[in-house]
Order: sequence, then C-alpha cells, then structure tokens
Amino acid sequence: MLARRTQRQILHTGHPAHPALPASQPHQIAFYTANKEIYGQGERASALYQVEFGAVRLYRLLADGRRQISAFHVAGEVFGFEGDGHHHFFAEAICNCAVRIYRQPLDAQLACEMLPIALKALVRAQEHLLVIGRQSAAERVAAFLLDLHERQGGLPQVELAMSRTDIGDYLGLTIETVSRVLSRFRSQGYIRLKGTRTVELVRTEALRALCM
Amino acid sequence: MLARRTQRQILHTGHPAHPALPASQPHQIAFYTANKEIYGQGERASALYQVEFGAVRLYRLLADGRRQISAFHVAGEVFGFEGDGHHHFFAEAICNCAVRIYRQPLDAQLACEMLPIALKALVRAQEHLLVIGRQSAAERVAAFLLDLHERQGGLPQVELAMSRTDIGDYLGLTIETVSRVLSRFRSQGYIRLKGTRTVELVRTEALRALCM
DNA sequence: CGTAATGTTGACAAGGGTCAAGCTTAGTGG
DNA sequence: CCACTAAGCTTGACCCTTGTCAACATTACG
Repeated sequence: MLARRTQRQILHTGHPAHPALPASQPHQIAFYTANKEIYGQGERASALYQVEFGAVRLYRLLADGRRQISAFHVAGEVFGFEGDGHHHFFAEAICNCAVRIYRQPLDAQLACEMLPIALKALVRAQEHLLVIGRQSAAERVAAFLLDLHERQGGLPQVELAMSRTDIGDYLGLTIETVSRVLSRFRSQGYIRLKGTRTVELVRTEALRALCM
Repeated sequence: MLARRTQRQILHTGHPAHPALPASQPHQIAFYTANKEIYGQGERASALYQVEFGAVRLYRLLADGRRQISAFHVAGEVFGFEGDGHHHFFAEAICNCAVRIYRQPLDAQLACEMLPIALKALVRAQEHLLVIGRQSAAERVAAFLLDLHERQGGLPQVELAMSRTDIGDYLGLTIETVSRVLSRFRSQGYIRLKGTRTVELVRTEALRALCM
C-alpha cells in the first residue's frame, strides 16, 4: 500500500506514539515513500520534524556527486533545526516512513526544548568526526553496528533500514569496503548475516574492543 | 611574560572586547599558556567559555592516543555547552590565550542565546564531516586554508595558530601528508609560505575550485 | 650558540578505492 | 506459481593515495 504512494500524504492527529515536543501546537503527519525528499539544501527551514516510524537520512553533496550522510534518524528522533532559517542539508526518507511536522514560531519555550536536542546532535556529530577521521574501516563498521544495536534497545538482532550505499556514505567508505568488512566479521564469527539487512551480533564484546 | 605563567590566572572585568552574551552575569577572564587544559572529558560542565584572544582546540581521544580535533575556536567564539552536564571533549589552549567564563544557571533567556550558537556549531561539525569523510588530502587542506582565510576577514595572509600536528588531527591526516600538500600547493603557486605559520593565499580561486 | 621541538622530504608499505565479474534478492509480469 | 529482470550485494584483482619509518632541515628558545 504505502509503496504505491508517490506523493506524500498529510493528515492531522493529536496522539504521538513517541514523546512529542511538549510545547507543540497542532501539527501534521506526513508520509513519504523510500527515497522521497523531505526537504532540500537551501530550502527555507520552517519546521521541526519528528520521525514517527521508518528512518530518515540527512546528507550533503559535493559538486561531483560525492555524498556524506551526517546522520540517520529513527522513530522518536527530532531533526530539521538549522538555525539561520535555511536548511544546510538534504533530508530523505530511507524507507516508507511517517514524520510529524511542527510548525511554530521560535519562542523561549521552544528554544528551551530544542537546546538539549541540538546539543545532543552536536555531540553525536563530533563523535562521528572521531570515527570518520581516525578509525579504520573495520572500526567504523563495528562502531556503526554497535550504535544501531544500542538504539534498537540492545537486542542481538540489528535491523538495517539502509542500503550498503547509505552505510558507506555515512562511514566515509565505499560499498565494497563495507561489504568486505561485514564478510570478514562473519567469517570471524563476530556477526551472523540473516539476509542483507539483518545482522545478528554474536560477539558484541569483540566488536566493542575493536572501536575503543 | 605570558609564556612564563604555568597556572591560569583569573581576573574580573566588565568590558568584553567582543560581543558578549547579553544575558551575562558578572564573569571572569582566565589566562592559559600554550597546551594548558581548559576542561577535560568527563568533567562537570558548569560554564560557557568565550575566547577573548588566542585560540582553543576541542578534541577527543581514542584509547590508543589517536586524536580528532573537532573544532578550533578563535577570538569572539563561544564553546563549552555540552548539554547533559558533562563535557564530552577536551578543551585546550593552542597558544597563550584568554577565555571569558560565564557561570550561570541555564534559564530561558540563556537558552535563547545559546540555541543559535549551538546550531551554528552543529552545521559546522556536519560540514566538517563531509570534508573528512569524502574529500582527498589536498581538498581537505584547501578547505581548511579557505576557512581560516574567511574567519580572518579575507586577508591574503593567513596566520596559523596551530601546529602541523593540530592541522593533521583536525583534518584526519598525518603531519607528513599535511606538509606534503602544503609543499605541493607552494610549488604549484597556489600559496606562499612565509615561515611555517604564515600562509599567503596567492590563487584563492584555484584552492576554491579544489574543494567544491 | 646549542639544543629540543617542529617541520620537510624520501622510500616503502598497506589500507582502502576502482573496476569488473558474478551472485542474491525482491519485484514484475506472464 | 514461476521465470525474468533489475537493483543491490559480494568477491577478486589491481592500483593509488595516504600512512609509516627514517633522515635531515629549520625554527624557537634558553
């Protein structure tokens, strides 16, 4: 059903499934199919977005098409605050997903709510700089798997919403390198691959030791 | 004189040389000599810092000593907001420098002032991810020189406050690679080196073309 | 002026990128 | 329900950029 939608759909609701921004006014939910743009670089930033279900990627492009994904966002997470009134990044749906949109003036109360979210995003971005700037391919992939692992509640089964291309563009690697590292982790018994998008972490401590 | 100080010095003043945080209470200025720690990872975060003169580096370390500098801050810039009450990074003086320290409770007014600063830092960090994740050594160094160039008001002479080691740790490169790229830029006529810490940008447009 | 820290350059090695071929999976239509 | 196709993924061979190690040069400082 969702896969057939080519336009985004808007509907109104007052019952968020995840903790909503407390200061929130009436808001909308928008649905997007895989790879649909949520907003584009340079567009006027006029709202905050909270993922209801599915997953979203934020990225930037170089002139020749090289892409860096700066963050993935999953259910409950907020994105789209970008300061000076214009988006500096692209936001796209990774898979079919729903996004709650908050349009409201930036007042003191909203600033108080946004600040901790923005600071958390800042810490995440700066930690990611360490991963990309100073860690090897294996360390990056291990850190990525462990990050998803934690965000999915610590279950051994980790579901990858994103393609190898997305993972590569997030970690500053090529898809071939990502694939090779995953294959090596499997042959080392660190993980089991159940289909290309499901990873079972078998030796979590070994992965953790890798990226200390 | 300053170089002789081994402890930081505190003094009080009410006349900032740069735009201060408007909501500021009485505050202090602290002096640091080169390589002195301003705060450490894990320390309780209880203040905001504004560079009065000199330059500061923020960084993180891996267990084996690999270092990633996430940002340099120069006169007028604010740093040290880190959300959940603890610093996630180290802050150190690059050279002799003075830092204005604001200690005050986080209220709505302060949140309103901090939000745009935090968002700007976030955008900078995410842009830096693109540089480190997807650009070659030459592109990274070019982007770095142009960034300093702009922050120093567009003068052709760019003063490097930091060592090659710092530049390497900021760009995710080794000092040897940084040095080689600078030498190549010089032999290509893109820059002139007047001592190791002064770079004159001769063909700015060539550098700009490099990192598009 | 001498010493230590910092920076440069060269030779070599290795990690990861590129290109290409083949394999899997999911989606489509007969 | 199966076969076909296209997209996504894996694997191999090769190469290039950058890292490593080492020697030397330069600068800063006592």
